[in-house]
Amino acid sequence: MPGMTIAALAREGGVGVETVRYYQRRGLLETPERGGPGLGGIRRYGNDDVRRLRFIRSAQAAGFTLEQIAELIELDATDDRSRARELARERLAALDARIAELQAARSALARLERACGTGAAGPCPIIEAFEHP
Amino acid sequence: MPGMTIAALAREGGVGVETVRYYQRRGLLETPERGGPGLGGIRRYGNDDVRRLRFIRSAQAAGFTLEQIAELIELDATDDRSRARELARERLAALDARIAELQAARSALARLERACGTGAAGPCPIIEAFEHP
DNA sequence: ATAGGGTCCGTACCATGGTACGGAGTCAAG
DNA sequence: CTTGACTCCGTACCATGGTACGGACCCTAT
Repeated sequence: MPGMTIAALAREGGVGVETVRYYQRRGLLETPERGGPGLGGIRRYGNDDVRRLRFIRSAQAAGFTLEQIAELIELDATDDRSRARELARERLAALDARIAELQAARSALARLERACGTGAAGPCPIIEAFEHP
Repeated sequence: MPGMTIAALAREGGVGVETVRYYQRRGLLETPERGGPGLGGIRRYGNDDVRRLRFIRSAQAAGFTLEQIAELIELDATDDRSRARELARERLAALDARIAELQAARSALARLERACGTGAAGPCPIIEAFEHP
């Protein structure tokens, strides 16, 4: 299906057209040649572009910055295994730390919700709820 | 110990002096009166300021924006239980979603690390590792 | 062949959460 | 009573990740 417009690509990736263009500017997505008669037609996108766009979103969800994602995409092409592992391990450690942090925050929030949940009009001390993690 | 300087407060909170000032500007921390002779002395901070600063950092770790944190601090003073619960519940749901997302990302990364970990010089397909979560 | 909707591109603007700068004032120690 | 470190304050700047705008061009359907 090498014939999607940029709008279709964006839709597939769950982002806006402007975001796709932004990723192109950042070197995260390729900018295909224009097609069509007279030259000066419209750029067309295919499945690889969709895969790449989705990858960007996943990697972003994993906490990689766009700059790091650009590097990952490079690596994907060049097969530098050790660098890839290194990045993966770093992120894995950061991710574990972050997950732990979010879980601590989760329990503080749960405590808060419980404290402010009893019908009475007591204090419901928001700041305190975060105090003894 | 109502006599910390802004630098001491910042140190206690694990942030920089400029960050403390920024929080003051945003209304997250109070700006105490100047003390000292002649008026025009130095502002002094106490334990409540430290607690508040630490709360800001914790709430931030929980994913609240500074604007929301400002609201939480208001609420802490006014005892609006239902609004507090509402915010807590919203954030709790967002947090659970985010934790799940990070855990999915974690498993993709672990997969990637494994794939690129075997000594051989095969493909080590970074993009693919995120493909089937 | 003309209208509409989409594309292309450069450039500008935005929100968030800070960080830096520079000049004037303050304070404690020597 | 001066030196050096710190404070105060306004204003400017920064990085990240977009989002918006506007004029020109293209493409399809009527």
